[in-house]
Amino acid sequence: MAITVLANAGIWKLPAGRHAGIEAYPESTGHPGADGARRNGRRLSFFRDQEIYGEGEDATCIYRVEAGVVRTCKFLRDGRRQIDAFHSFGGVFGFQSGMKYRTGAAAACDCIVTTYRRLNLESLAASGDRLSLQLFALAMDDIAQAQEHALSLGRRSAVEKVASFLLGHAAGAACGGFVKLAMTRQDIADYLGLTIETVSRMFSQLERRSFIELKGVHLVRMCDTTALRVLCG
Amino acid sequence: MAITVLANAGIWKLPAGRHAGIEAYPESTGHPGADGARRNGRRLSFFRDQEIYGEGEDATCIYRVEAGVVRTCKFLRDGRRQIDAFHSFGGVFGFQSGMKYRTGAAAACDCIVTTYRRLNLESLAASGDRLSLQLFALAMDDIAQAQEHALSLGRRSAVEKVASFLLGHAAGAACGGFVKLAMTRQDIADYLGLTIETVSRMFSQLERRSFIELKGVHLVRMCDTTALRVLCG
DNA sequence: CGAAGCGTTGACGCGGATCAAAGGCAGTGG
DNA sequence: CCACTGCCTTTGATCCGCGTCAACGCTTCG
Repeated sequence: MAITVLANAGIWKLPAGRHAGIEAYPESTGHPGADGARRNGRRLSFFRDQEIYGEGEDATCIYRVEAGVVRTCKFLRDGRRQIDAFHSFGGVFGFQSGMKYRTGAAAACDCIVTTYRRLNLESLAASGDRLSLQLFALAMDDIAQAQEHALSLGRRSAVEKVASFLLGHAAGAACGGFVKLAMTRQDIADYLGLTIETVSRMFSQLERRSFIELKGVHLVRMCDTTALRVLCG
Repeated sequence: MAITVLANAGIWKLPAGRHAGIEAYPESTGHPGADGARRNGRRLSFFRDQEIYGEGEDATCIYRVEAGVVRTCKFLRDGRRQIDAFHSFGGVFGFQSGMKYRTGAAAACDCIVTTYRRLNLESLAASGDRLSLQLFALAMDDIAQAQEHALSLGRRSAVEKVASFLLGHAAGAACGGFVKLAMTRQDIADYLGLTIETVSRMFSQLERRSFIELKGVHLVRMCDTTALRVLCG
């Protein structure tokens, strides 16, 4: 997978603090327009916890995830954090109607994203390009996700939150039935409106009940998807 | 205001159970296309708690609120309810990327909405009409709202939730500094992921602290907006 | 080896849910 | 006009799920 390649490639091992928004494929920027489908797309890579853009910054770009997982989130003044969404391969984030980003975005694990200038996209949309409908559909999928997320945040108990999170976010690269959770417990907690301790306890509980099986910290196997689905209501 | 007119007009006093989706202005439907701006818009009126569409139904229409307040919400199998959003004058709801509504919609108080057939809108968007950008902007505003909502649901305490709700949803028709809350305590509770008892207690607490003043059940005055904003973080 | 991060587990306390009862307020009928 | 009814809201008492605090285990890195 691209992400492990990324993590292993020596070229990425830059000194700490000096690797913000590196161009992944600088050579490709020499051929603007060469790839029509990408329209001024530009690849950047980020290490875990690196900020991609900050809450309140000028919203100049829209991003697509090529590898890894990105989280978008908001903060309260006292530091409490709410993760709004996780974006993985193919996911698009950075939509804004105003001039400023209303959420910040950061790498939940090492990842690669493509940037698109916002103005181009909007004029594209206005021109009636097919892409316009696709963008619209993406935005709407975001809305549907947000609605499901609100249901979890507002009305599900801790176990139910974790169960629905697993069903919704562990769809991905399986190996031996095990699925990789790219994000940390802290990220999961801040996504579900819980604490790391509670998330950890719920994982343990689900494993004790044989609904899931854990291998290490980031590999999960859903043993009883039906039971998990029942839990979610 | 249109809504009180609606509530008072004798024509609306139909026998219970027989008033689903009445056309508000049947005569106008005789002139399709007469009003270009409305593009097959059709006005319907609903009483409080009447369903506009159900979760899982075919998503045939998009709606705009002309008067009153509409809530969109999801349910868990055991009846727990999460209100996703309140839509008031000018608000548009019913966006879907798939074929089915992922949330239900109902009147939070007596209200009037205009319906638009979905296909027309989408072809409109594809044609590059100016409306397409407006719709896009509306969808994005929805996303921003959902993000703010998630922050409340996941990371704010009960008082903070109510304070931010007031700041966000009581902007509207003021009379003598008092603002009308169109929705019931139950709706507020299901929006904020609380119970009615807690919502009620928090209102009382905010009044005791002189942050707000209540007149009856549906009129609020923000005495200390600054304090409320501080509460929200 | 020690140190730093991250995750797990246990003990305890608090915020908000739950249960219960009583207080407005509008609509209805006498 | 008032009594009555039903619905919504408020308030109080109690309970419990999850947060908080603390200790410990595991993994990675120097």
